[in-house]
Amino acid sequence: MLVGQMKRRYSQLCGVATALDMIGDRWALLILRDLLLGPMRFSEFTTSLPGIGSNTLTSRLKALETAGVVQRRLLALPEGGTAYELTEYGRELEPILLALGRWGGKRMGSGLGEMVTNSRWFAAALLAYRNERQEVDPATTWELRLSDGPFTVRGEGTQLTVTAGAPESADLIVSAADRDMYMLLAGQVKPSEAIESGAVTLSGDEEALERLVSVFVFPTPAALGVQTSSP
Amino acid sequence: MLVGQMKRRYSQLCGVATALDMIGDRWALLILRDLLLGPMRFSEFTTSLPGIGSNTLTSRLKALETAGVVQRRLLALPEGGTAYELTEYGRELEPILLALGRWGGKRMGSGLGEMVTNSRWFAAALLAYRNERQEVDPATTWELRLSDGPFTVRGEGTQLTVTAGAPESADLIVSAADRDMYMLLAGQVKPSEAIESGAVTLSGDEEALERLVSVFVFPTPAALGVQTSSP
DNA sequence: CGGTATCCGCAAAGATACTG
DNA sequence: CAGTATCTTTGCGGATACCG
Repeated sequence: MLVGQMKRRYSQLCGVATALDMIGDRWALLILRDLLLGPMRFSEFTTSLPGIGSNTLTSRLKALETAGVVQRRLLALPEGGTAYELTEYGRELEPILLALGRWGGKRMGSGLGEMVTNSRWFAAALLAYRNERQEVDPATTWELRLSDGPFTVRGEGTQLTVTAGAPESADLIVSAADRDMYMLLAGQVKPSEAIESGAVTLSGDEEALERLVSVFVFPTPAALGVQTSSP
Repeated sequence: MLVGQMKRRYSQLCGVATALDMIGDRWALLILRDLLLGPMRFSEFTTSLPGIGSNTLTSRLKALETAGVVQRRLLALPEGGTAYELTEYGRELEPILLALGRWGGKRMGSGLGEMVTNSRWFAAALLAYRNERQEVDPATTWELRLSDGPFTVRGEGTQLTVTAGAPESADLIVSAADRDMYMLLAGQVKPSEAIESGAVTLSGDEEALERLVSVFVFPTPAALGVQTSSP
């Protein structure tokens, strides 16, 4: 009960095992994935991670905090409260999580069945499928209004950031359901058609849409379009 | 009982979650880590992964095979039997595992306490801390005789491979306990001193030792030398 | 050697209720 | 909103027995 019985650790003198002792428990990496786009509140996790249970969430957050991967922060006054965010060390996992997501994405279903969706995951996928060679010039801020809320995409030269929430000011606001936004950014539909059909609506410098689309390279068969189940 | 009870899947439409549904279970990534250096037999896992239990191992191997990450192979006749190896898809995890190992290595203990060690993990770490900029010229084959057996390091130009087992012929055979080999390759001891003290013994083209050492860049505070436990 | 099957005990995970 | 408390369920580890 009280006695901390050093849980179930691998206790191997190996970097991978040491990493898994920190972030290998169930739900841990999904918590970190959600934190890639910015701080999250406790209650946001409970809705963003259906099935986790508040006790498990408490336990994971504590363990991640102890490991120095996540830290608690007090939010500014309007709406106040506490939030969780990645530490510097935790942020070093970003390229690893993105690579893992690309790897898993190759076997990801199409969206049918009992799968849960979330705009935040889709927004994180934008980071994963960013075209590193494509510079953003001039520096631009986009606001993407997706199914679960607004997200900010900022590009300046070779840098690109994606964060949850709306920017103070955007060059262009793009509103669409997650799937329509995917179709647009993956080049599955022409911008002109998407706008005419009403699936996507713009507000602001419409010229900036081209730049947005050009920054991402989604895998060709299309992550959301093809069910991959080998015989 | 027989009915596939679809275990505990996340069922999220997200690449990271899909990946974790395949390789997120306990022990799975450690199995894959061990496979980085070549095929492994069932019984080798049971000794290489102390604490796993044969039933869990069976379950994991089956799941990884079903996921297309691992495949069974019949070994050639002397000693025959079956072995497990990575599929092409599984091999794509290599850079991710190596990066994860580097990340975890920053918090890895020094080797004291109840930690388990294994030459195979140390050999895998060589892949993780390879200096990509350093070419191997001329092409060279080293045999490292470590505590748990021989390993083969092959370098040709910008390519470097590390595999379990001895090569058919080596330019240089280096014998040392894991820790002494680490001290040597990490530049913690001078080759000349290591040889004079008897901690390291050579057989073959002794000139090739310099090239071997130059190919690796271990993090400066030394993964095996400093206990990192923040207050 | 290369596993499968079964039983047992524990600790993690899930569900739900409740509280500062 | 941010958790704690309680109870149940299930996966995992450990041991052992068995089998081709």
